[in-house]
Parts: sequence; C-alpha cells; structure tokens
Amino acid sequence: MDSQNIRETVRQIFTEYLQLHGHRKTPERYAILDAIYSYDSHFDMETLYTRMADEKKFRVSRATLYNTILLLLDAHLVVKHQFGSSTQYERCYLSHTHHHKICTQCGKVEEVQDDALRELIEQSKLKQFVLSHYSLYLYGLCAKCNRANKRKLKDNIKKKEK
Amino acid sequence: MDSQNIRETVRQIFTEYLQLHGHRKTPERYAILDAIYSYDSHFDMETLYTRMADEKKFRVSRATLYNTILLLLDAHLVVKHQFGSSTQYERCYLSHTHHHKICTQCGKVEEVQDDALRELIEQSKLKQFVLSHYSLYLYGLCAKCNRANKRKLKDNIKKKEK
DNA sequence: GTCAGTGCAAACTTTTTGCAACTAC
DNA sequence: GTAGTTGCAAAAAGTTTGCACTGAC
Repeated sequence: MDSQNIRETVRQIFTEYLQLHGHRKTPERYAILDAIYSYDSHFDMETLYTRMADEKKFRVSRATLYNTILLLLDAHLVVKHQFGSSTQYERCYLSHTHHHKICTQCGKVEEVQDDALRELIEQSKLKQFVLSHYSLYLYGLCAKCNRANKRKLKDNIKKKEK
Repeated sequence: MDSQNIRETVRQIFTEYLQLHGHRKTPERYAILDAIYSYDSHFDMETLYTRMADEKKFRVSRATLYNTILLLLDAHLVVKHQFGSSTQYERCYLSHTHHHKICTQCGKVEEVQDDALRELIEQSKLKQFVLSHYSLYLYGLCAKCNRANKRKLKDNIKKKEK
C-alpha cells in the first residue's frame, strides 16, 4: 500500500472510530492524523506542533494536539513511547512492530526488527488480559559510549593506583 | 538470601561503585538505598520522599533523591519505568526481571513472570550494543475495563440504530 | 582545608484544566 | 440551537538548576 493509500485508509478508520464513540469529525483532528502519517519515524509534541504550523500550514493549539493524540491512541492509530525522559509518539497502522535499543548514556534510540521475538511476545498467553500492543525497550550502551566508558574506567583505576 | 542480607550486599555494591567513580559515601545516599530496598514493589519519587520522612525518619531533599537515583540507576541497583504517564522506580538487585501488564484504561500495572520469554529476550543478539537490562510493557485491557467497554460499545450501537 | 554533595527555592519543561468563543451536528 | 471542541492562558505536575552552606575526604 502506498503512502497516499495508507493516509486515506487511516482517515476512514478514524472516521469510524469517531462515529462509534460519538465524537465530532473536526478538520483539526484530520489534519493532525494526516501530519502524523506523513512522518516515518518518532516525533514528540513540540516537533509535531512546529512542523504542523511550518510545513502543513495548519496551526492547532497544544491542547488540541494532546486531546487528539489521546483519541488516536485509543483508536490504535498511534503508539506512545517513553524512552529515557522524552515522550515520543509513532504512527502504528500497517507499520511493523519493532523493538527499541536505547543507549542509557547518550540517549540514542534505534529500532530493532526481530520477527521471531515479536511473534513470541504477541502469542504469550496472558490471563485476564486483552493485549492490544506492547513495547520492548532494550537498555544498554551503544558502541560509541561503551568505548568511551572503558577508557574512562581505566583512567580512574590508574589514578587510584598512584 | 534474606532481606537483611540483601540490604548489606547492595550497600557493598554501592560502596564499590562510589569508590570506583570517585563519589563520596554520604549518609543520605545509603539511607536512600536502604529505603528503596525495604520496599518490595514499584515506587515513585513522591512516595519515596514522604515515606523516607515518615517511616525512616530521614529527611532528604528532592534534589538529593533525584541525584542519588541517577547513581543507583548507573550502578544497576535500581531500574526506572515509565508506564502510561507516571515514572516509577524499582529495586533490581537479585529480583527477577519481570514484565508488566498495563491497562490502557484504568492504568493498573501488574507484574508478569515468564522465564522462557525472559531468556529469549536476554539472549537476543544485538549488533553493536551492550545490553544491560530491558523493559517489556504489555498494553491492553484488564478484565474489568474490557467488560465495561463491551457494555458501552453495545449502548452506542443501540443509540445509533434509533 | 577543599570541593563534592546537600537543601532550598526558583526555574524550567511538559501536560492538564477552566473558560469564552466557535462550529459540527 | 446546542453540546462537543478549540484556543488561550493559567495552573499543575515533575524535574532540573543555581547558590550558599555543610561535611566527607
């Protein structure tokens, strides 16, 4: 499915969701959905806010953004992530669930694709619980920070020996 | 290992960590570590702050709490979770890594133990990355909210048909 | 004695809320 | 017409920071 097609499909899904839940179909809501589905990757509220004003020429208030994101989360069209200290969102319709490697030192986030693991998690039987989605965050050190730390540690030990 | 023994062991680990990194061994730091290891479950900063003052009779400032938690995270004696919108911490020395079921509606968090899945995640080969720990958050509806939603949905469809 | 660490309050960031104006229905 | 939504600004919640003081080394 191409990008244009996806955007039309998610609009339909959103419309159904809004109808079913008795919410109004406002232009703001569709503009926000459309903006989100025009990005490929993660974004935070500030980015969405400024990008919508700059690129999409559609200014909505922050309050409306937060409001609409709540609906989109509930409609399973967007997922929320909280890596480290920053809250990020991501579109999720027709995008493969992936995992995230987060460097605990520099904060860099990378996506990891592991279909075998994905299936195992999705098939894990949970008592008294209806799984809708999940997040797997793998914390550790990226190659760069790992090297830097090893150097630092060596220096400290040397200092101590003096 | 009994609870008293664990507390002594983590003190030692923390002492080594502080020495290695050239930090001072202040009474506040040990009091915070001890408080954290006297709880079995998750806690947030506010809870830790008030509990330390009330139960432990040891008042530390919020600044020092945040400060010390950073060290404990780095020393792998505490893990940080960000479910939904609340940030929670949890001791992690000698406690089995577990997964979390989070109800997207009422926010209830439950621990899930699945050793097979745990091992698979821990053994997943990651290129250019040194895994230290991970978090698996399973989002969905708890039995209670699921029932409530089904009722609500039925009502909305009925309304629509009128 | 020195400087890392602490407490305090102010600042800052992110998210929520109250209310008047607006508009989808 | 009217109730759900929006925008704005103020408030709240959570975390960080600057600075004077303290105490671990």
